[in-house]
Parts: sequence; structure tokens; C-alpha cells
Amino acid sequence: MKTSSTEENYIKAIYKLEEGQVKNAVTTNDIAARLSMQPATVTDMIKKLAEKKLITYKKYYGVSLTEKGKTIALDIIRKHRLWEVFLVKKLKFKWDEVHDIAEQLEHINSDELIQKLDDFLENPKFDPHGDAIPDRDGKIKTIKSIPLSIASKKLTYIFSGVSNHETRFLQHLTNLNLSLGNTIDVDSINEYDGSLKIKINKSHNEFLSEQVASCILVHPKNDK
Amino acid sequence: MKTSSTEENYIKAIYKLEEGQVKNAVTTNDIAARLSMQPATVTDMIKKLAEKKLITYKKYYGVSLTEKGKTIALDIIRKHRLWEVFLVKKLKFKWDEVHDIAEQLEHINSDELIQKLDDFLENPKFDPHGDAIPDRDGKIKTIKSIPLSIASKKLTYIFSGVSNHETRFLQHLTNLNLSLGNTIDVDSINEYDGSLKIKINKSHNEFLSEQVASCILVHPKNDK
DNA sequence: TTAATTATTTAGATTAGTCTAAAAATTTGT
DNA sequence: ACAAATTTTTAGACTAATCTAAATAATTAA
Repeated sequence: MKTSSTEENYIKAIYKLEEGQVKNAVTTNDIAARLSMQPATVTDMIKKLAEKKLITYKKYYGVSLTEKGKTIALDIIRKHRLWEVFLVKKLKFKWDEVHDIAEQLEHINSDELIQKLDDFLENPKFDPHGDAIPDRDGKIKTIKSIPLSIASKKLTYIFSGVSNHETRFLQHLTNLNLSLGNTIDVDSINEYDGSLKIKINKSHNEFLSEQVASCILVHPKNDK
Repeated sequence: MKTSSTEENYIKAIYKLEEGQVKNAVTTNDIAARLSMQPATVTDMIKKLAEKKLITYKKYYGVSLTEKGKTIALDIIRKHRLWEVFLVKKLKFKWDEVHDIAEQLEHINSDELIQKLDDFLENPKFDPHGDAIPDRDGKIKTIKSIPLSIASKKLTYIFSGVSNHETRFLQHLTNLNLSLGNTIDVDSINEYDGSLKIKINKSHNEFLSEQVASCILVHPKNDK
């Protein structure tokens, strides 16, 4: 069964919302907000997706992806992240420039293409923002990382990902000279506002607000 | 002004039809046949394109692209051909496998992307089928090639392009071990059916029907 | 040159995806 | 527990892209 780009965008949105929630159902308003659509529009589309058995839907309650829906979501995410790797590694885009283009490329329909792209890129496991790339069968590594905002003083971490993909945020990290894989030593944590003083890659000191630290994902060094 | 993928496909079709015709106008039925659409559908769309000043349109007569329309057509063709180079050179697709994927990729919208892709591919001038790639300003090389079917006996030619892009035709050439850039020596031409005996790359002899020879574009050796 | 054929356009309908406004269901706050 | 607020759905409408059938214009052929 074919899925339109529009349907794919809804499926991806539902997947992302499920990921970030404890609850078992995603609401109409959540989806509407994420996709900048009217709730009425979302109701129509979720009826259609339920019809196709890509989600389960209970009126006035919410939706959740079926296995079939999850498979499609992971396939789109796989394509998005592989294209991001291509854009950054091969075409030399900056990590904050690739999102919108990958949003278009992720809907290109050709299994053969994605397979060959994956091989060409040498089967990368992570995209330029540190997000894991699902394999061909939809298997995805769950990385046990934590926000830097709950890190412990005097420990050393590895910068492994971000939980905010906005251009402005990514540019801020670039300006701090902070890149994926860098070590982060937490020198001190301000008790009042949660801000941190850190040392990046054993070389330069920086100051991070709690707001920024909370979007930086790390794992303890020598543990991964 | 934005153009939808659908509009782009019409513009490209009109461009291709203009290219292959002496007449100054392309008819509704031509476009309908090329795009496998109903003439009534085409009439609606050409009204829309005329409204946008991408074509000139005279009722019951036909259409032709404006400068604006031509610019868009050449931009799509540029994108299509650059993606084909990418697919063949980098992803190792065969030359007969890339058309449908490039048809999708050509509608991806990002000037920055195409510029970087062009550079990544080292600014190729021809696609895998020997068609010239328009430059960023829409300038396109017109190559003075002829169909092999009107070639002269005992002369040596270079295989420079095809006028038929069907998978089955391209596979036939592959089976003959004939690739772009190969030399073709015309040994003899059959007077009755126009078939040719040729030697490819000074190494192996092949037989070509007139039908096949007419879709093979060549230029005389040491002239180009 | 006029009747027959062919090509094109118009008219009316359909589907996908979107909207606004109003109705209905659920949740919240006192 | 019930009124108020919020969320969700329904109803009706719009646009883009498509179709079929019918009407009209242009071309061809006798």
C-alpha cells in the first residue's frame, strides 16, 4: 500500500510524539500543534490512517501507531537521517542547514536508492546530530544518554546528541565550538539557575545556561 | 513564484516537445499523450500556466514556453541530469535504472543543494546518457551529433548519446557491450533494411538494426 | 465547399488535503 | 456534582489535479 508524503508526515509526527511521552495515546491537538494544522484537519487524516490500519484510533481519546505504522515511521526516519549524513559528509552542509532539505528527500520512494545510499555512506549508525539511524529492518539503537543539565559535577562526559534540532540552537553550539564526540568536563554547577561551567575537549572553558544544557545529550566517558 | 511538481512536469513536457519539433506551437494532444493524461486535463493546466506567464497560449492553436517558462524547464532538466550522474557515478546504478528515481529527485527544491551537488560531482557537463547538463544560468551545450543510421560506411565515430531513454533499449546497448565514448567503425550498411555491421572500440563486431541505429547518436571521430 | 472527422474546450464530478464555524464530548474547578 | 472550560468531532466549503461526457472549433476529404 502506498503512502502519500502527507500521510508520511502524520505518521512521523505521531511516532515522534509517542517517543516523547509516557502516555499510551497521542492526542489530536498534539498532532495539530506539531504539524501546524487545525485539529479538524487532523481528525480527518487520522480517520484515514486508521482505515489503513496504520494507527489505532479511539474517538475523543487519541491514536497510537500499529506495528505497520511503526515500520513506516522508522523507514521515513531512516531515510531522513541517511540523507542528512549525505548532506553533511558528502555535500559539506553544516549540521544546522540540513533539516529542511532532508524533510523533502525523506519522501523519495525507492528502496534500491536507500540501500545504495546507505552503502555509499558506509552504513553510518548515527546522523550528524547524533540520532541513531534505524537499519533496513527498522531496528534502532536506543542510546542511554542523559541531558547535560542533570550531569554530575567533576565528571567527564561525551557529547552524543541534541534534543533540540532548531537551527538557532545548533548554531549556538557551533559558536561554542562544541561538536559531537567532544568531551565535556563539568567544572561547576550553579545552584541558583542550574547553569554550568564546562571544559570542552580538555581545551577551552565555556558557560552554559540550564536551558542550553538541557538540550545537550551526553553519556559518561568510558561507558557506552 | 513557486511551481508545484505537477506544473513542473507539464513545463518539462512542453520543453521536450518544443525541442523535437519544427512547429512553433505544442498542441494539447501532444502534451496529453506525453504525460498520459486526458486532453481536458491538459487544457485546465495550460490555462493555469498561461495565467502565470510561463507559457503563451492561443485557444485551439497551442502553447509555447515563455522565457520564464524555459528557465524553469532548464532548471528541472539540470536537476534531473545532475541527479542521474550522482546515481550512476556515486551510487553505482546502471544507466538504465536511474530515470524514475531522477524524476522524483528533480522536484526537490533547494538551490543550495543543487549547487553543492554540482560541485561534489565536479561539475559534469553530460549525464550518463550523453545529454548535456544546463549550467546554473540555463546555458546548455548543443552537441552536433547525428543518428548512427545516417552515418557513412568506413568512417569512425564516437558514441555520444541516445535519443531513446527506455530501459529496454539501454539494456540492449549494454548487452552489445556498447558504452558512451566508445568508438564505432561502420563496416557496412545493408541497402535493403538499413542495418549496420559495426566494430566497437576496435575490438568486437556487432550487428545493429536500423531501428536501433537510429536511436544511437554519434559524432565523427576527431571532430568535437 | 460542405460533410465527416479530429482536436480542443467546456461543464460537471471526484479525491486529497486543507480550512472555519458549530456541535458534541470530555475534563476541570469550585 | 455540575457548570465552565477545553478538546475533539462534524458539517460544510475551498483548491489543486484529475476524470468523463458533451459541445464547439478546426481540419480533412470527397
